[in-house]
Amino acid sequence: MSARETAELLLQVGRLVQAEGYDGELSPAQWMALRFFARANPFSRTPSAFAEFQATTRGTATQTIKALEARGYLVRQPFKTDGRSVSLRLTSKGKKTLARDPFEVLVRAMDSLDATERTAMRRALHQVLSILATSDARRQIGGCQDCTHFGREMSGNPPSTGTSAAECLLLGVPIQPEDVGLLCVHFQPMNEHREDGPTPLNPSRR
Amino acid sequence: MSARETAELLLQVGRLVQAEGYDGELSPAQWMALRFFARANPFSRTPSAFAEFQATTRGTATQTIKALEARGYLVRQPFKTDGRSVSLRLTSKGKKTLARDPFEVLVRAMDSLDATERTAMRRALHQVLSILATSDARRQIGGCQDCTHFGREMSGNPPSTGTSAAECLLLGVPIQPEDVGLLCVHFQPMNEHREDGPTPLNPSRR
DNA sequence: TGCAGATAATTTTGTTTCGAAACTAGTTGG
DNA sequence: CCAACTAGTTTCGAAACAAAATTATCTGCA
Repeated sequence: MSARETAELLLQVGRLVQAEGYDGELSPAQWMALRFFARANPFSRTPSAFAEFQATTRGTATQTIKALEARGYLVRQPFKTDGRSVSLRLTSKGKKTLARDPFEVLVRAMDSLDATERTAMRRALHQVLSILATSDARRQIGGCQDCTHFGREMSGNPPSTGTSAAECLLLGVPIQPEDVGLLCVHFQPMNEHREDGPTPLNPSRR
Repeated sequence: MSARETAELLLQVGRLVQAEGYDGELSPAQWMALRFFARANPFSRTPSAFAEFQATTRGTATQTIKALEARGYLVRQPFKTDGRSVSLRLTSKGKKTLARDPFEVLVRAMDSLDATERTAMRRALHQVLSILATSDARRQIGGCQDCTHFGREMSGNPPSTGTSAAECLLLGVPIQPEDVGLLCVHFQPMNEHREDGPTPLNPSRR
C-alpha cells in the first residue's frame, strides 16, 4: 500500500515540475534539452544522446534542438572525427537562461530537506531508476563515478605525490577532471553488466 | 550540490514513467485521468478537480475526459444538486484497464525498496510537494487523513464500544469510511492554513 | 578497392496534447 | 430579476510526439 502511495507522490511531483516548465519562454522539452547539453560531457552533446536521455526518438529530439538553435540558445559544431555527428553547445544566452530554469524550484525544495533525508531519497531514486531502466531495456545515462568504464591510473612515482589520471576504459581516452561529473551516453552502471555484446545504441521503442 | 543531483534524479524518474505511458492503449494524460477518477471521492469526480490535480487547464482536462468517454472507459452522470457539474465514473472496462497501468512498474520498483527507505522517501516527497504547491500558489489534493476539514465524532455511549463517524467540517456532511482515503478537491493540508478567505477554485494559471 | 550494412542526423507526415481564450449554461446573492 | 460567478465545453494555434523515409557518413569485409 505504502509503495503505491509513494509512487503516486513521485508521479505527482513529476507532473507539477513538468507543468512548471510552461513558463512562456521555453517548453518542458526545451528546458530539458538545455539542462542536458549543459551537463553532458563532450562525447555526449549530440542529438542522439539527448534523445536517449529524454526517452524519445531522434526525430523528436532534432526538432526540439532545432527550435532552440533557431532562437539562439544553442549552437552546433560538427565533430572532427565523425562527419555525421554534431556537437551542441549552449550559447551565453543559453547559459543565462538556465539560471531562470523553473526546475530550480525543485532544487530549492530539495535543499530544504535535511541532509539525511535527502541522501535517503537520492539512494532510493537511484535504485528505482535502475530498476525502471532494466525493466524497460532502456539505457540510463549518468556520470563517470558510477560507471564500469571508468578507470583511474596512478602516474608519478612517489605514490604520495602522484596524480591520478582519469580514463574511459571503453573508449581508451583520457577524461578531463572537470568532465568526470558530467553525463555520458556510454554510461554503464556498476554491478549490473549486460551480456548482449556491444552497446545497442538504436533501441526500437516499443 | 546534492540537492540539484537529487532533483535531477527525480525529474528523470518522472520523465521515464511519463514515457512509459505511451503504450499504445492510452496516453499519459489519459492514464492519469483514469487513476484520478478511480481514487477521487464523490465530491471530486469532476473535470475541474481533475484539471487541478493534473496541474493543467479545464479545457485540456475536458478533452482528455472526452476521449476516455468516447472509448468507453468513463461514463458521466449529472449532479442532482448542481446542474452545471458532472460526475465521472470508471466503467468496468476502465477498471479492468487500470490493472494494466504502466505506472505499476513504478509501484513495483517502490516495493523493492526496503521499508525505512520508502518511508523516508514518502516523507521527503510529501514535504517537497507542499513546498512546490505553496511556491506556485497551487492547491494540492489529498485524502481526509491529513486534511484540516476532517472531523471524527464519537457516537455510542460506552466509549469502548463506540463507533466514530467521519465528517467533513467544511461541507458539514458525513463521510463514508471507504471514502476517507480517497482524493478530495477540498483538501486543506494540516498546519498551513491560508488566510485568503474561501477557497479560490479558479486559479489564473501563470 | 569497393560494396553492404550500420549509424547520425534530418525531414516529413499525421496524430495528440496543450494552453489560451471565447463561449454556454446553470447558480447565487443582492 | 439581474450581475457576478462558476462548471464545463469548444475552438484555435502551437507544440510534442512517433513513425517512416531520406541523406550523408562511416565501418567491416571480401
